[in-house]
Order: sequence, then C-alpha cells, then structure tokens
Amino acid sequence: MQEFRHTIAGDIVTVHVPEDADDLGMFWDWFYQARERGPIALDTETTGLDIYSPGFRLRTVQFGDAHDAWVILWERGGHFDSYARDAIRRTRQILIHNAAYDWLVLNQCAGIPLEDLAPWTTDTRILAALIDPRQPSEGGIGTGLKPLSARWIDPSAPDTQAGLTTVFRSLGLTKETGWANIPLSNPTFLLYAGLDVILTARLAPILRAELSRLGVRDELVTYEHEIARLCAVMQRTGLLVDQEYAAPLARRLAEEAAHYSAVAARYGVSKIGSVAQVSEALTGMGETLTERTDAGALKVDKAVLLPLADLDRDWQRIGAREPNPLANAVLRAKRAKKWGEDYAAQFVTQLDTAGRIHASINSLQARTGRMSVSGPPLQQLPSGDHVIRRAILAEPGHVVISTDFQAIEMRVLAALADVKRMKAGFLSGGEKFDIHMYTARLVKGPAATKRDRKVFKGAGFGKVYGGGSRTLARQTGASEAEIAQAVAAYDRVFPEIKQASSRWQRQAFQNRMVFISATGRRLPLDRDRTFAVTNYACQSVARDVLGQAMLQIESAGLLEFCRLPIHDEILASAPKREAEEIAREFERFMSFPLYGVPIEAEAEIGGQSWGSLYGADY
DNA sequence: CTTCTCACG
DNA sequence: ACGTACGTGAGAAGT
Repeated sequence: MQEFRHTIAGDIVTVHVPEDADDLGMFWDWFYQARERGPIALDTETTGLDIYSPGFRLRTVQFGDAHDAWVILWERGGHFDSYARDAIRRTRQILIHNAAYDWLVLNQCAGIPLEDLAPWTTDTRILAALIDPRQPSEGGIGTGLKPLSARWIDPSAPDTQAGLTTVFRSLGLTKETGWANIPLSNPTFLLYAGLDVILTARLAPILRAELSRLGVRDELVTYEHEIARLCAVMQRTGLLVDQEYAAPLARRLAEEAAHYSAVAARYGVSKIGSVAQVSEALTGMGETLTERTDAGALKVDKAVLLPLADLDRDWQRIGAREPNPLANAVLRAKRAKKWGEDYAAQFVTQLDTAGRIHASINSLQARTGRMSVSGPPLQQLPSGDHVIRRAILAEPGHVVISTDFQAIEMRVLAALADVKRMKAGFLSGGEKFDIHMYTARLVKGPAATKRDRKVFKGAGFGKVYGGGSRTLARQTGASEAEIAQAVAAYDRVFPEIKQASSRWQRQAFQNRMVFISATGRRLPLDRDRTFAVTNYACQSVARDVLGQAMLQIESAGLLEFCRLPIHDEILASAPKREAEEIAREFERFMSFPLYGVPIEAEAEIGGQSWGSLYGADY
C-alpha cells in the first residue's frame, strides 16, 4: 500500500493506493464502513477528455470521504477493476464534481449505465452553479473544483490540474499527452487524484448548507440533476455524421479559404484575421472606415466589409458600387475557414468508431442557466443555408424532427410581467398567432404593414434584451426616430413591461444584487447593467420551460429519439414510418400553460439529414 | 490573457 | 433623469 498525507483546512488527510489483493481488501473494509457513515465521493482519471475517441482509456477510479481517499488503479485490470466496479455499483449516495463527465466515462469504460448512477448522485458543480452561476471572468467564483475549494474549504487547497501540468512538463510530457502517459507510479498524480475526491466530499455538505441558508428549494436542485441526466443521455447517443459528405466539404472549404487568402495577400494582407492589416490595406485603397471597436481600433467586421464588397446581409450583390476585391476576399476567406475548420473538419475528426459525434452538452452553463454545447458547437451551426447541417444525419431509416417553441421569450415575458394585452393575444391567438403583427395592429390599426411588423419585432427584442433605440435602429436598419416612436408606442400598449423591469431591479437591489427567478434560480446582476434583469428573468425561465418539456418528453418515452437541445428547440431522430405521430407527441409534451400563457411548440419533419430542414433535398 | 470576429438562439 | 441590446463556443492575432 502506498500512502500520501496532506493537510486540508488544518486536518491531515490520507490518500491510499492499494497495490495488491491484501490492500484491496483494506479498501473494501473502508468502503463498507464509509458507506454506512454517509455519502462517498467519486472521481476518475482518464487519458483525456475525448471519451468516445478510439484510444480513450479509464486510468484510475477514486473513492473518498472528508479524510480518506482511495485511488484504485483501474488500468491494471484484474482485481483492481472488479473491486472498483463493485464499489461503484454498491454506493448509494454518490458525490461527484461535474457528474456528467464521470457518468459517461464509467458508462463507456466500465459498462455501468449512467441511468444506474444518476439517481444516487449529487453533483457539487450543480450545487455551486445554483449558489452563484457566474464564471470567474464575470466576477464569480466559477464552478471549478479548485476555486470552489479555495473559497469554501481551504484558501491553500492545491490546484491539482495546474500542479499536474508542471509534473507533466518535468517528465517531458505536455498538457495534451500528460494525462495518457504519466506513469501510475507518479506520487504527485496519485496524491492529486485522491485529493480531488476528498475536496468533493468536503464541498458537498458546505454547498448544501449554503443553498439551504439562501432558501434555494430542494426541488430546483433535484430538477437540475434530472436535466443533467437527460443531457448526458443525449451526449451518449451522439449524432450520426455523413462522412461521404463532410470530408469533401471540409476539403472544398479549405481550398476556398486558401484561394481567397491568396487574393487578400496580393493586397498586402498576409493574415486575414489581422484587424490592423485589413484596415490599413483598405484605407490604402481609398476606402473610408468610420466604425471603431471597443478598444478604439478601426472596425473591419462583416457588417463593415459587406457594403464595401457591394453585398447585402444575404451576400447578394446590391449594385450600388464597384465591389472592393480585398473586402470580398477577406469576407469569403474568413467564412470558408470558419465553416471548414470549426464545423466540417470537426465532424470528420471527432468521430467515434461508429461514425458518430458526441458533442459535450453542458446542461447548466450560462448565468441564466442556459445550456451550451461544445466540441463541436452544434448549437451554432450556420442556419442560413443547408451546407453545414447537411452533414448531420438521422439514424438509418429515420428522419429528423425539429420541434421549437413559438416566440418563447415573448410568451415568458407576457407571463412573468403579467402583460395584459399580450396575454390576451396569446390566449386568443390560436396556432398561427403572430405576436409581432398583433403588436403592430394594436399600435397602427388594421392597416399595419409587414414593415410595421418588422419594426415592432425589433422593439419586442429590444424589450427582452433591454436595449435602446440606437442599437435597435442599427440592428433593424430603420431610422432612429422611427424606432424611438415604435418603442414609445410599445410602452403605451404594454405598460407592464417597464413596471416589471423596475420592480425586478428593485428586488435585486434589496437582495444584494441577486434576482430570484420565477423558478427560484439565483441570477446575480452587474451593478452597472441592472437593465439586464429583464432578459435574465425571461431567458432563465425560457430555459426552465425547455427543461420541463424535456422531463415530460422523457415521461412519454420519447427520450430515445432526442438528440440535441438548442435553447428553444429539440432536435430528434425518429423512424420514418412513425415520424408524423412522434412529431405530434413532441408538440404535445412541449406545450403547457405558464402563468396562464400558453406555451406552444411546432414540429417540423425533415428528411434524412438535418440540412433537409434548411433547404437540402436529402 | 485580452481583443476581435463570427457562428447560433 | 438618463441610457444601457441578452446568453453562449471557437479561433486568430497581438500583448
């Protein structure tokens, strides 16, 4: 038996590393006693983060309480993995920091279904996010084990990740190669592997007590664990990639990027991403640049370059001027590079052995509770045409179904702010109700035009986002005077929105700048951006409406069809012959009243590729 | 590490 | 009294 000692918050703690059958017997004795005393913290060390790549391996499984940790060398196989597997299966109160990752690792490498672990798991990362959801960059503690331990347990708690990076380097390894190649005999690796579970075990009761002190309901904590499980199931399922489409697409986009980069180089721009080079070259060609970035540099983003290239927002020729060839080349090179490298190439390189991608779904990422998807970022694929989404396929014999909420944030706003005439509209509107046209008619009468609709749609978003007339004018292209009038009219028709916004800001002030959402979520407000409370209130409840819908979908037995949550939409793959019926069920389980406002969803049935919903014929 | 850009809801 | 667009992930460039 190897043993390491360390001091945490004044206590000497022990990390045990069993080396033979006798040692494993001692682990078993500890495990049985610890299980009687309370929850057991669990963690894994692996070769990397790419759970589904062919070379991925589980290296160690750690168990621990507040004083002892046991690092089981899974990689050694034999008794080591059978003891670890038995212990995992027999734990009835599990503490994990960022449970979704370890659930998926154990599901993939140990064959333990995540459905068997999830009901017994408390995720300390979820607890922390419900106390303060802000990232460190936003002034929060963050939800990493290190900053949480430093805040709640011991300011000098070791940064095990950073510490290991140093060890990797001393062994001639890197951040990338270290996790897979560090010998299991390395004492720092073993110590840190053990300390992580001890810290998790100590964190859980402290965070529970804090949640209770803050009055956060247990129901919210439970709900959030359920959502994490549903997202993990979708991540495990993954999405099928059309490799015969994606691989040539990645090549074609790389060629296109190279071609237009070469054109830009002829105008003195060697790096198309260099703001300084592009702005200098354009100025040298006689173009006048006026827009500035936050830091004061001349702006050369898409909105600036498109008019110079005589292109509208849909990249169609305007015919107003001779296109600037450099602006045109930079625009096209950047788009081809992004689409090719960030999307198409990722589809090909991140595949598992079955030709599927398993993008990571973070069920509780944003300050508002919104989810995020990364590796690749499937929530952000270009939606203007089918080119990228065409590479994602339904299962063989299936079709894609996309069910999205209708104007969800406006409905949530109407419900939360009790906007009388808006609620009346949603209640009487029926299936094809158009809130923006309804608003235009309220203000302008029956003669309201499509253009009026566009202006009031902008005003509506302005309200939800807390924006002003100037930004709205810039976004919609309408004049500032016209927008100012529309916003004023909007406030007359829906006076409750402004009242609610002020009320919510007052509530936040009285609660140390934390607004409590309708679902009990804690939403910290920045002191100099209190107007954002309107958006936080709506966005976070819209997120919880999606979560509620996901739970109903699971209860209806439809989880197996779900592939991806996208804020106001659920993407699914369903057998072609049952698609019509399943689509209606998605609509049904994504529709329910919210404080008297009907939340409604509409399903769209496509073909075999996701791109079929964006114009592809396949 | 920060800034800028660009993809989404 | 006034005015403030919200939330993400990812990569390149420059500090």
